[in-house]
Amino acid sequence: MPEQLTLGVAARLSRYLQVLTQAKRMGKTSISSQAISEYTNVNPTQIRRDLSGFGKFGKRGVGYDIDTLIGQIRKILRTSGQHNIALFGAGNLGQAIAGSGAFADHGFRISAMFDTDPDKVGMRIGDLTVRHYSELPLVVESEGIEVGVLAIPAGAAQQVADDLVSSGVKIIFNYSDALLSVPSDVTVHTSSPAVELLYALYFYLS
Amino acid sequence: MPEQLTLGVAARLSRYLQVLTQAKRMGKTSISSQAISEYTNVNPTQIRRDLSGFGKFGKRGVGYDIDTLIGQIRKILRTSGQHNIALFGAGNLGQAIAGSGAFADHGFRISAMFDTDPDKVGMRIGDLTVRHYSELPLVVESEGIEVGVLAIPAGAAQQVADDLVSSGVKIIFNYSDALLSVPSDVTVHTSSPAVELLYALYFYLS
DNA sequence: TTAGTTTGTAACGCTCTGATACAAACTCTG
DNA sequence: CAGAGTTTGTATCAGAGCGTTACAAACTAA
Repeated sequence: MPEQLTLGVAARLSRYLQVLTQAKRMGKTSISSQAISEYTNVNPTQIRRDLSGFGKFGKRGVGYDIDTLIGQIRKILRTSGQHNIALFGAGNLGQAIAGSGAFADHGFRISAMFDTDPDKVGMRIGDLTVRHYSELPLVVESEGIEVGVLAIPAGAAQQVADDLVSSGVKIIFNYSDALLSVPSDVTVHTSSPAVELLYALYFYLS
Repeated sequence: MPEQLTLGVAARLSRYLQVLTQAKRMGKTSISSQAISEYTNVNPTQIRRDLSGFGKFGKRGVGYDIDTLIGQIRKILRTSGQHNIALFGAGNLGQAIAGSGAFADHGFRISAMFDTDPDKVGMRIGDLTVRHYSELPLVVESEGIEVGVLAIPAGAAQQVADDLVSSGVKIIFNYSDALLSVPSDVTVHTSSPAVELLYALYFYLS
């Protein structure tokens, strides 16, 4: 059992987790490495090799029990616990994120939602009340926020990133077009569906 | 110059493109491999090696001209043209996608938007009018749709995927939680921000 | 019992990547 | 103009990672 996963292994385990979570939602209880392979485009042998490095989770002739495997992968990724995230922007995108189960399924709790627009502050979305942006430092502290999700216009993104960094948040998930400058110990992940599409398109056109 | 890019090269070129597009938005005109490296976490030597395989795009002592490099990478990825996409679902997420420049920046045109809800059909969003879902086959044909983007509930996703496949669409971008079954010549890309977050979190916790 | 399925694991070789190094081309400063 | 600093383009090398093939062991189903 390796001390620290390599980038590749962690990336693949994450993808397995995605497929497993979806499969569970669809009512499946068991899945083979062959089936996971079809959805992830990862070689079945590679999948078994990735998993068998941490234990014998499968049953020969059957496959893997989905619930068990989800639990094991979470343990390997050390993300079994609950993580608190703060969502910035209560516009269409913010509301879409708050309303989807996408984060909740993976142990993330949207613990706070912010906006600067007075019309939106105080609005209830699901079981959250939109707070004013100025409460950011206070809430990060009181709610134990680990991740900031930016669903705001590009023009406002750097300021929010700076404020998050000042409050001690180390992980930023950026849905805006802005190129964010942050200290080297802060991780920024920018979502760029169009670029992923270009990538898919390249192989389609080949 | 290789005939066919490897997965790794195509993935990295896409990431460079993402950063370049963002940098351009921020008003920059030139960028060094070192700077690209900071945003993509790809080794600067690797970046230069990737690019120099296709030509000498940079200027020593200066870096790369952003506009030129964007054009060159698009040429390499063979995605310089305009691509038509159809968006399914006019809810919060659909409206957020339609309203963002994310796709337009990369040569994608949202050519049609569909919903089944009678209250939404006919609605104007930007310069698009929401059409009824039943028009799907007709529109794919007339607008030359290459990509279907699903911003709909998981329960409806497989049906839409099937209909897209019947109409000849080969690339599906899935924002729902559904696990889609499609023929092997169809590419499905499922967006899963929560999983990407788990991945980021793992390295943060290490 | 027999056939079929699927995991766990080993072994091999190829490809890709990171690391290091350095000349050449360019900018900037004094 | 000279010299210092920057950055590309390129080569080389070693190691890691991955696809491939192979097969015994464990399980299901008929």
